[in-house]
Amino acid sequence: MARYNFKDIEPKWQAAWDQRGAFRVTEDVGRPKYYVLEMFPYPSGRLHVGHMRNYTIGDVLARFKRAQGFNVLHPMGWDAFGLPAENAARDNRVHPAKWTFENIATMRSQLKLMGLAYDWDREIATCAPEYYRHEQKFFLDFLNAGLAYRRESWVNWDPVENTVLANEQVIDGRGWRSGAPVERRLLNQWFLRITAFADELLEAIGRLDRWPDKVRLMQENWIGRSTGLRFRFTVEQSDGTPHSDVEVFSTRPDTLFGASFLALSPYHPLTARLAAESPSLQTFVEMCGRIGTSEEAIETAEKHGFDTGLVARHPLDSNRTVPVFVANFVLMEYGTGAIFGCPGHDQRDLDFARKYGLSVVPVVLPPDADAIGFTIGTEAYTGPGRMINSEFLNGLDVEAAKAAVCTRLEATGHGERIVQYRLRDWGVSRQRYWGCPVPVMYRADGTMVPVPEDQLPVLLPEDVDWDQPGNPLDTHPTWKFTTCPETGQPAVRETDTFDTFFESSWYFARFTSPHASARGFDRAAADYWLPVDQYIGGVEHAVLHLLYSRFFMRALKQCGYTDVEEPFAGLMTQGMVTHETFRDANGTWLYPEEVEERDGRLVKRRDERPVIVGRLEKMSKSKKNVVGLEQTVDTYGADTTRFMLLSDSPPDRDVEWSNAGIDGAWRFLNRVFRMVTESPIALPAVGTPCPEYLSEPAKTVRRQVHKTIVAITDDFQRFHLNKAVARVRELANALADLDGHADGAGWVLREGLETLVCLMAPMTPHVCEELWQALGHTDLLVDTPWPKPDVTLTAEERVTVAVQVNGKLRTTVSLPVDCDEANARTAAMNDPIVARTLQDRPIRKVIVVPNRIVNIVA
RNA sequence: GCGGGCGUGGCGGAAUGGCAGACGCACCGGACUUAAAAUCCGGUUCCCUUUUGGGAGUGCGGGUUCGACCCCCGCCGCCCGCACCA
Repeated sequence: MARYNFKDIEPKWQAAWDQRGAFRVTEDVGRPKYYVLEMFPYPSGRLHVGHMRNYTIGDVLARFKRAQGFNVLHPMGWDAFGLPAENAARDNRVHPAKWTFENIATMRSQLKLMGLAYDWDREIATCAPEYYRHEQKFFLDFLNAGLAYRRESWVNWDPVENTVLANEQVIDGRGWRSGAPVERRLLNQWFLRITAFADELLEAIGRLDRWPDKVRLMQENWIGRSTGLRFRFTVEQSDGTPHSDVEVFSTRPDTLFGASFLALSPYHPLTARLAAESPSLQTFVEMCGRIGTSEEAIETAEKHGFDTGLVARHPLDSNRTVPVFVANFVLMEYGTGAIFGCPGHDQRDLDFARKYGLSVVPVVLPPDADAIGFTIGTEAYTGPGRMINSEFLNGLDVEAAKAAVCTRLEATGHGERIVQYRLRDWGVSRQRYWGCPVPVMYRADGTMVPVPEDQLPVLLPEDVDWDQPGNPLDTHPTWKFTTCPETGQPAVRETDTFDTFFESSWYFARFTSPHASARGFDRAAADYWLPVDQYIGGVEHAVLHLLYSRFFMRALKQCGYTDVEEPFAGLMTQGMVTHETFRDANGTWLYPEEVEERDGRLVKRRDERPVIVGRLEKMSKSKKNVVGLEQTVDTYGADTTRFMLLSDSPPDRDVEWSNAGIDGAWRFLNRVFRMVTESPIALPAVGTPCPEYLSEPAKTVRRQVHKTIVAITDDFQRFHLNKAVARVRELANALADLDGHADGAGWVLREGLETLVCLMAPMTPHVCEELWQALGHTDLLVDTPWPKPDVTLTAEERVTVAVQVNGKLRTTVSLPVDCDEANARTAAMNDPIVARTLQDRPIRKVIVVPNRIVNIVA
């Protein structure tokens, strides 16, 4: 049986598209635009089949929209700054640039193998000075606009990677890449003021209606808006001498009469002052620093407190005081770094109070509880209710009590209502070489001076000594020494580089005009193309990259670069490609090709020892469950690989890569190939008009052809790509079953095959192009418009209607479409099976849903 | 702990108030072949029945409805995100 020769076909059509410039685009106001973007890859080495799902999904959409007449921008580039290049430099003495560009060359050729419809003229690499120089200008603009600032702050220090991590890069107290326990260090850091947009970023989430709910929710939680009262306690020494004021923040000011302690963060300024005179407090603070980063402590969340001996006077009752503690669970980074504890109505405060023997006074009575016997046991009550034990608040509900306390304390000048966010400003400083230099310098007296715009870009030095530990920019013999443009005196450059999320926060804008040299992007081009209509990538970027990009566009807007605020109108988060994992008896991971089946059991090819099959996991180099791209394309071709990645699972769920699956895809493409090239039914010439008479079987198939156009168009629009695959197969089955003797069969088969090829083209473009030619066409399929369904054909004349008796299916009847209820009812009642089932029971009711169902209730 | 998602044949999944299991994988049987591969045809949720047919069935328990995989209430299980955020 002949097999189609993808090895000739695929390069041939790739060259034809290339020569045609099929995917090169420019702005064209005469056509609707559509911007499809897949999250660009970090050039880490080689791609495997698991990486290709993302690009295949995007390619289907790009080709589909293009066929529909949209002016489609579909670019590709490289997120090229990052730590692995620097690690490679240290390990292998290869310059990060060389390593990166070699990887890019490899991965570009891999992508080209797949026939992806990219406009390669727009390719960018973020490590190129033509790219990162614009970030330095953005940064200076941000600085002017007050959106960038420098401050000394506690940072998460990764001791293995010798760098600072963003809060987002710390997972369970460990570095997201190294897995090493994170330490606290105080450093001067650059920040971008993302919190200035907190409310706007939060509010606009509601309008991102083509984003998954899950991602929107994650961003909402990340921003974490809460409203409450910030107010002041006066702290005194135990003898009543005033000591200082402490501000706290609370979302539950209604529970203020239930307060039984004040707690300060170990990093609160007052704690520092007290610790200076108290070695035991000093020891306590140091202990908090240690357990704060250990995984165990975070999981068990044991609460520790240190009684300072000070007391705080109650702001609503000057006769009352509560003790002041330093407690490990109070975060300096949120609110004011100090809280009042109300154990009755906050679980964490309750745990603390029980441990240190503090009073627990309930102040909110649950609606169904009895005021006399109500006490708090081991669980705090956080629900609604009426106030008790709270003087002037007694009897109010929780919301009214909140308002009353806020009003009272605002009136006395003790506090104010504020909005508080969980979101922190974005720390962008990294003590790394392979990133964009921060374009500022410092004079001898420490004054910061921005690098003048006419001195941009600040380029990375190329000669770097990788034998020295720490930041190569800092240890470079000459690079950082310069002169102040204002005074002419010696100055030193900032040796930090930007977090690499900086690059990915605007690359989608750069793609709209990648050769713009004056500014990062051409405003007219960006205004034409943005926002990205459909963005596709992994859910792991749900918060970081996507939130930073949303912020970045707003910051650029504020600096006059664009009017676009939301970079991504539509977002699809695709699932992973998984594969079985294999290990030998020692627990060492094995590659799939190291495993073979012997007598129904899996054994290691080399020594025939048994193999342990693990669970399905995301394809990754570390677990060795990867399938190479080249070997798959070499065996099956790009189209089969693409078809496999689209089959079976919906794009937002995981898909399992299996040999059986790819064989199935391969068989199907061969079958379609033979249906065209070895058709047993003679096909009329291209363009032959439809014969006047079509037999019923031919009409039926033709109807399915047009219905399939409607269905697949809808499937593509809604990302139901697995369903589109199923429908393509159904159509192929129907065409294969067409009776060649039926009148009009040849004509209908031609129409059906042409339609099938057009509908499959976004998924398997090379073989479809070949078949389009085999069908007698001389133009390129890639230039052929999306098929138009003839809706007069899709209407059925008769329809099969289900007949239920008491809601249970008994039979079906064939009825004319839209037949009236009385006739439907009669037809159903006259059916012998219905009559037998009913016997002589009286009929109580008949429900008729036209063209669907008749339900007889007896 | 909080938030979200998911649960359907041996497997991936389809059907989102109206014929459960489309389409595929796997498996079984048949044709072709010296044989195998490939290909083509047929079968395949479970139980009862020779058949016609009948019964059960979408994690479990209730409810709404003429009718529920689908909506509501309560459980169970798995997965993901956040996690001392006052």
